[in-house]
Amino acid sequence: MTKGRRSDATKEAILAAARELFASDGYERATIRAIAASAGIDPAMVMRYFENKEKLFAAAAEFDLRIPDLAGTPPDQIGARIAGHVIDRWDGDETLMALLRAAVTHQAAADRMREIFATQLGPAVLAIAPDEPATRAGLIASQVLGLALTRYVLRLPPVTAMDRDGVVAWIGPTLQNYLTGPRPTAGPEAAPPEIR
Amino acid sequence: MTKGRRSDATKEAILAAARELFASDGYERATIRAIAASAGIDPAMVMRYFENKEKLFAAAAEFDLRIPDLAGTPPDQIGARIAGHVIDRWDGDETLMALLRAAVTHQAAADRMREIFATQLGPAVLAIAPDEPATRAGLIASQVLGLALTRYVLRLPPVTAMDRDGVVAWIGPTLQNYLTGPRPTAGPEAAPPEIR
DNA sequence: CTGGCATGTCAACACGTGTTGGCCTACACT
DNA sequence: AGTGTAGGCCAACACGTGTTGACATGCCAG
Repeated sequence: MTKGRRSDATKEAILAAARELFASDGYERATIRAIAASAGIDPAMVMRYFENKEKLFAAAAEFDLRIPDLAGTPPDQIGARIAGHVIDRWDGDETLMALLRAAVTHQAAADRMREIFATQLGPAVLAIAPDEPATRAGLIASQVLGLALTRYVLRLPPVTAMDRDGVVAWIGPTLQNYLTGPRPTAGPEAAPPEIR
Repeated sequence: MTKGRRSDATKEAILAAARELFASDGYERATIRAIAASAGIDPAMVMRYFENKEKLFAAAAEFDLRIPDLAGTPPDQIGARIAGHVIDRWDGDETLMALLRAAVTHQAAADRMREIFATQLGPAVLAIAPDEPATRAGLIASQVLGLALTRYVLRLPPVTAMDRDGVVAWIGPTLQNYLTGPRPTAGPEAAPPEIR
């Protein structure tokens, strides 16, 4: 049954350990030695299977947002749906944490992050809101990643204190607005008299 | 006038270089040698003035959000006001970038970030919205930092493409809602007509 | 049993890091 | 003038990093 060489097992162990350490320590602090130790093997093995630290990261940071099919959900609940999905997806898979932590200091990781949002979030938004889809997708990314940053990385107490329902209830409407809300009027809200 | 030892000049030069490199490279990649070189002096000087890399960072990451006095502005424009202030403050001072980049991988920096938002944003929110101020401050932080992350660190194209007015027009209402909006209904996952 | 190959280990290299102590230089004061 | 001292530089340290090559071990075919 699906033969599976012996190496595939340890290769997967390395990937799991790599994701864990990249997620908790970021790219530079997650050393190959530590990853190998966590996987219970020799550092040289890591180099054998993934030639580089760079390529190791690339392999470990393969990721799919798995944006759910939104066609079925009522249009006015899409925001909440996305908010719920995001939070589930986020703490069900360490890969996103690894990607986020690494992307802040590592060029390739930032590129990957951009690519993921461009190819996975972008089209999903386009299907729902054909008006200024790129901007809307960017705004959604800003709120979603900001939530992840403050909740999982910085661990701001009030943000970590919220439960899933609270997050959905607060963030959902924001995403809903970014997604289907009207393009905001540029003038009136900003500043009639030029203050500051 | 204002004596000013000779050392104070180079000390300030070191701080400026440190802020710049911490901002662009993060904590671990910003090496003492590179900082010293950028300041045009010897690495040993850095150790003379700031005993540690840790303490160097602490000194360089001293920061004041300078949240403007919101008492004067019309209550329904506070969100836009904050959005505008944030964007001005952010690209007028590299310190925030340094803090953000470092906070993702460095414990002390994350602590500092938490402290800044707790002591500077928290009270400001409390003065305006006494109902659940901590949660509201956390939400504001999530959107503000998410904006900074996607715009200045990850550089997501649609986010960087927006000009100041666009950011204020989109983000302002979100902050306004987090600040003064009603506490959202708890059970909107199913299908209540209660929207926003 | 005997090879051959995949799987794994060991020790080492070259390099960059934070950090240290000794040495030099120039200026301020008497 | 001489001299003490603050400001600055140099060379080196101990250490951790990614990475490499030689060597051991097990497994399966012949």
